[in-house]
Order: sequence, then C-alpha cells, then structure tokens
Amino acid sequence: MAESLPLPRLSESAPGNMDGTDSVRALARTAVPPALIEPLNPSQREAVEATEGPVLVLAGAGTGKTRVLTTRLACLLLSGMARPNEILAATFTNKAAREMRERVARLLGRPVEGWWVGTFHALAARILRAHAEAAGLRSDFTILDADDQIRLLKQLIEARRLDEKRWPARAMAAVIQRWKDRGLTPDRVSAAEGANAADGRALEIYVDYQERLKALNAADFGDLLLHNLEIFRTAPAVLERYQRQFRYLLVDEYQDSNVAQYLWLRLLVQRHNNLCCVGDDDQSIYSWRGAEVGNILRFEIDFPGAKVVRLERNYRSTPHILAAASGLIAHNRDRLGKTLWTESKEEGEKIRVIGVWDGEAEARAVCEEIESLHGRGHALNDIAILVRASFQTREFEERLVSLAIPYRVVGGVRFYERAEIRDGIAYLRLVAQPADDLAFERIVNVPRRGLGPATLQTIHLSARNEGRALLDSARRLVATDELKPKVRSTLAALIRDFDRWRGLIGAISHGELAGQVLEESGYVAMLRADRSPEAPGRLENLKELVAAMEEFGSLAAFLEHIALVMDNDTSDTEDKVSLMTLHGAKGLEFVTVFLPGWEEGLFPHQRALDEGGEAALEEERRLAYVGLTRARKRAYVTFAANRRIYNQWQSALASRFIGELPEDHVAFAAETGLYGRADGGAFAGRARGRGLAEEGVADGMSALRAHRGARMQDAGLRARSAQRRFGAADSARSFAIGERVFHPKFGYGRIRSADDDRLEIEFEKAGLKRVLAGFIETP
DNA sequence: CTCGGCAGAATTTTT
DNA sequence: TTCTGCCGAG
Repeated sequence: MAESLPLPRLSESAPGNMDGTDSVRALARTAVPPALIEPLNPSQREAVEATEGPVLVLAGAGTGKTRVLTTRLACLLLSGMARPNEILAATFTNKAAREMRERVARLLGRPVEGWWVGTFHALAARILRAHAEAAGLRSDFTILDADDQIRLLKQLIEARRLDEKRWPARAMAAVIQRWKDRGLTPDRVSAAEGANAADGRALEIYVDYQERLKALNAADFGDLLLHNLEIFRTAPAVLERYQRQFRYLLVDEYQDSNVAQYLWLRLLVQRHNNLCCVGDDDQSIYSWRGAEVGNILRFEIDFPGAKVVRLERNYRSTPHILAAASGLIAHNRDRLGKTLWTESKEEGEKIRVIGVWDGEAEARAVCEEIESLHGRGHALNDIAILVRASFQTREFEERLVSLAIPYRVVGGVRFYERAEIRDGIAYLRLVAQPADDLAFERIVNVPRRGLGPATLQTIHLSARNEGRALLDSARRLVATDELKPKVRSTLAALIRDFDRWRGLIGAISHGELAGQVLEESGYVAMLRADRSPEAPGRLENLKELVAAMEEFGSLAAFLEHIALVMDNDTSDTEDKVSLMTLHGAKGLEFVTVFLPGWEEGLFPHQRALDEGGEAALEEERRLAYVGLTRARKRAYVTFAANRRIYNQWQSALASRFIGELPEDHVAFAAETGLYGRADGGAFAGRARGRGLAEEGVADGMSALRAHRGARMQDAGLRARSAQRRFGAADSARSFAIGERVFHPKFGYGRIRSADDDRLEIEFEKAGLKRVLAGFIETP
C-alpha cells in the first residue's frame, strides 16, 4: 500500500467548492493521485469514485472494505472536493474510528484535523453538547453508562412500588433501550406497544426515567441520538446548519445501524445527498442490540437512485474456507446475496470438524493443536479461539496456562466498567459536578464510613423536598441536628473534603488531583487493607486511571472521554493466542481460527432459538459465518458431546451449522467411539491416549445428520414451549392459569399467575415459586 | 450499620 | 459458578 504520497497542500481552509457546482467537482476529481486509485480492483475503484449521491457498498468479508473507505476519504480530501469539517464518518466502535483516522493519515502522510470521524455516539454527543438546551439539558450533561442506568431504574421501580423481582431493572432497561434504538421518545411509543410491554409498566417507568434524567442533567447512550433527533425536529435551523456543513457522509458497518441512527443520517444527508454506506448484511450480528438489518436491505428504497457496488473479491481466505462459509450462509433466506470469489489457486486445507467427549477434551484438543502449530513456527498472534459465549473462555484459559501458551482475552470487562474505576470516576464527577446525584450515591459510603441506607434516605428526602442536589442537601442537613452527631460529623468532613478538592481544580494537574482524591478519601487505603487477591490489581488500575487522566486537557474532557471512548485496547505486542467471542472478532482476521462449542443450544444459542425464531437462527448463522471468514488459512470447528454449564452436565448434539457446511470442504474427525467407527488416525497426532478417528467425510457427516434428526424432534418440543412463553406478545397462546406443568427442579405444579415469561406456580412438593417459563416443560 | 451466611436464579453480544 | 437480595447477629 502507498505509505505516503506527494500531495497537494492540505489544510482546513483548502479551496472547497462551497457552492458545489459539478464542473468544479469534475475538475477536482482529476487531482486525485493515481497512486491512490491504481492498486484498487475495479469494484473497489467504483466504490471510491462514486462520490456523489447515495451509494451502498456491499462489502463481503475480506474484500477490502476498510481500504475502500479510507481511500475514499483520502480522495475527497486530496481532490479538494471536501474540507475536513465537511466530512462526517460514523462507525460503531472506537477502534474502527481510530483505525480509519490512522489509515487515512497514512495515505495522506499527515493527520487530518477537524473532520467528524467517530462513533455514532461520540458524534451525536458532540452535536448535543453544542445544542443541549434545545433538548432540555445543560451542555455539561453527564453521560450515564449501563451501571448508572440500572441503579436509576431500580430506584424508579421501587418508587412505583413495583416488585423488583417481577420487573427487574435490567429487563426494563432493555425495553427502554429498544425504544430508544427505534427513535421512540415515550410519547411516540404506540399505545398498543406501551400497554403490552411489562403490562404497561415499562412505559410508565420510561416516562419517569426520562424525567429523572433531565432533572439530573444526564443522558444515557440512547439519548445521545434521541436528543439529536428531537433537536433536529424542533430546531430546523440547527439541522440546516449541519445539513449544509456535511457535504459527504460515510458509514461503516451499516448493517449494524439502528432505526435512530438511520433517521439521524437521513436528516443530515438531505441537502447534499452524498451518503456512502458500507456494510455486509451477512455480517449483521447485533440485532439484539437494536440493529436493523432492514436498514441495509432497504437502502435502495430509502435512498432513491442509490448506486450499489458489490465487493466480492476476497483477499483473505483460502477457497475451502470461502466455499464452506458461503455454503453455510446460503442457508439464510433474508439476505441480499453475494458471491465471494478468490483468485487464489491454492485450495488450502479443508475445514476440520472435530467431535470430542466434553468441554475439557475440547480445550485439550484445541490447545494441543495450537502447541503443535506453534512448534512448527506458527505465530501465536495469528491464532484465535472464537467462542460463542464468554464463559467458554475459561476452559481454554486453564488449558493454555497449563501448557504455558501465552494468550490474551480480548473483550471482557472493560477498563472503565471495573468497579474501582467507576468509583474513582464517581469521585471525580462529584468534584467536577456537585449536582451529580448518581455519583454521590455511589461513593457516599465507599469506603464504608457509616453513611448507610438510612442516612442516604434522609438526605434523599430532604433533597426531594427542597428540590436540590444530594450534596447540597447534605450540606444543609449537617448544619441542623436532624442527623445523629456521629453521622453528622462524618458527613460534614466528607463535604469539606469535596469542597477542598473542588478548590484544587486548576491549581494542580487533574492527574494529581485524582491521586489526591483517591488517597484522601480513604479509597486507596481501603484497597490496601483488602487482602483479597484482586485488590492489588485494582490499585494498579487506579494508577492507570490517574496516568490516563494526565493526557487530557481538562477534567471535563477526560470525563467525556471515559464515558464515550475509553476502551481497553491492550497495545501489547507479545506473541499471544487471542481468545474472544465471535462478536468481538468481527473485523479481525487470523491465519488459524478455532471455533469451539458448535453444539445445539450453545451455538446456535438456546436463547436465540427460544426467543427469536427463524430470524434469530439466521443471526446465529451469520455469527458462524463471521467466525469462519475470520480465518485465512485454517479453521477448526469443534463440538463436545457433553458440556458442563454452571456445574450441570448436559449432553449436547452437534450444531446444525456443522451439517450445513458443504461436505467437499470439510474433513471430519471424532474421538473414538463417539460417532461410529474408529480406526486410529489422530487429530494433531494425539489426544492423550484417546484416539481421534479421521472418518470418511461422508460417514462423519451422515453420523451428524442422524444426530440432527434426533435433535430436531427435541427442537420441535422446545419450539413449542418457546411459543408458549411469548404467547401474549406473539401469535401463540400463553400459559393458562391453573394449567399443570412440570419444572425440572420443583416437579409438578399449577400456574397461579403469569406475565410475559414469569410464572408463579404452586408446586405440589416445593410450594409457591416464581420461575421463568423457559424452565417449564410440557408434562 | 456491617458482615456473614443462605437461598434462588441465570448466564450472548456493547456504544 | 457467580451474582443478587434477604435475614439475623453483633
């Protein structure tokens, strides 16, 4: 790739074509350096050159999507067609945004300043900060994360005297989030839907929640976009300003966009109508988070006159891998359809499907294969184990540790989600924003200082009466004798601390300030006194937090960053095996990929099977497709006959996806005696005495199919019970009151009441219990 | 107010 | 297994 090109001068005040006449543009296009365009294949080039009007780039896995995006951006800038601030490029992850920035900078030989490249949320936050008052907020509003949301919702649920068991805050949060994903403020939720969700309680809570957020001067992630939409609707002048400004819009991973994001784009693009969306419907794996594959499927209707460019030439995988993945995804009905091809002459290795006895054997087989590959010079960095669910990583970790193979777990708990980091940030938030009640609640008794629920209750009460923030209210309370002397003095001391810290803002660096706050608040002492094995790590994390802060110009800038951008990008360069979920692997590639746990119930996941029907199954299949297409040269698919999930052994059958892999591109092996005959050949030469038999492919596959047949009956049963669970909302019937049912743990019982999937059952032996419908079996 | 113990429930993915 | 919430003792 062209590292750096001789360029025309690039500056923010480059002579843009402000009035955008076509002659200027056509002229400008000739200024694009050929060195940039020439390495592209014809369709990539087409995608780069189609700058005007709506364009959908359907980019199959490994077809050079990012290259197209970055080249396109570079061309827009170099040709003078757009100044940096006229370009808006939206991504879903911070990583993708960073990568885009870096790669364009590399193409141009210099970083670009002033353009709008970032995640949807970061871009929306930027706009919202500038026009917060139009959304009823102040521009220094706080961005809540998932944790804050839940805690807030818990309070609201409690305030409404709803049973938290019955209406868990998490479930409420999910419903509300889905509404926000669809651009629905409470008043826009349809009556029918509002009445349906949690018996109408979700909508009530949603109303409360939005009110509370406004009072707290806070916005959650969904609000960032939602408020943007409200502003655009109610303040046309603001919208017009941005419509004029953004001459070219780009979107990465368009298949992951939700309705709110779609509406946002559609409003912004209206004037110049230059929208380029890049995506792959076959890699849409976030519908559970509100993503609408429909957005990409409908692009040509939404944006009339759209040009569609397909990138189908794959540069990543061997023909076997490509064919297997294509064969699998062909089982999906809802797709635009692409035919990936490669010029690679080398067939490569077939995908290896391996059946083992249990999860432990699976980890053993995979890790020993890794060891053997490594022994033959395979870099560990080029190897990944991609799991469906994060709990699966554990067995692999154990095995890798015992074989002394270095590994990294990608994803997992993010840095800023750790309790100690969130506590530290809460302190800082309260220092910077005294009215931040959520921060106050979080740390008022951390470390323990005797300010427990009762005290907090008192503060809450008076705060509500006086209509002020908790900290303010506490300040007033300590001046009275409403609190016990001991409590009063502790609280007074805490308030004095905060006043002092606040006075230090600007006087010392905020890194120093953070260090001082953590030290003087007793937080550090608390961790030092903690003898648990995690404590030292937590102290380390706090140190990292303080260090990270130093990089920011202001405390406010840091808090914004931590809310929106902070990710644990471990920039470690050591040679390690990557261990991550399939979702986390999207966009990455490895020479060798291990795909464990291809079992019915785990992958496809039972929950998807139960709750989402055919659409969810197709999403699981896309996930499998994403997994396979991460591999450049080698892919191993493994499944275990038995698996222990939270201490319970379950027998499992091979995933239907295995049966859907085209036979010509698959080599099958199973542990002796597991599936039919065994004659000694071994996977990786050994699996600790227990031979793994290389089966004839046809034999292996038919064995699997036979298993699948048996499985389907079972699946039929499950499907029926799944239908009943969601009877109220969907087409099928719900559980009848008084119906006799069976629960694996409590035995037989009669249903006393039911809502959604929560049942109250009078069990014959165990008495009255609340259980999830998913656990109920048909007697 | 704090802590320890116990029971019950449930596990995907993330800005 | 791991988390949460609840209860009772100190």
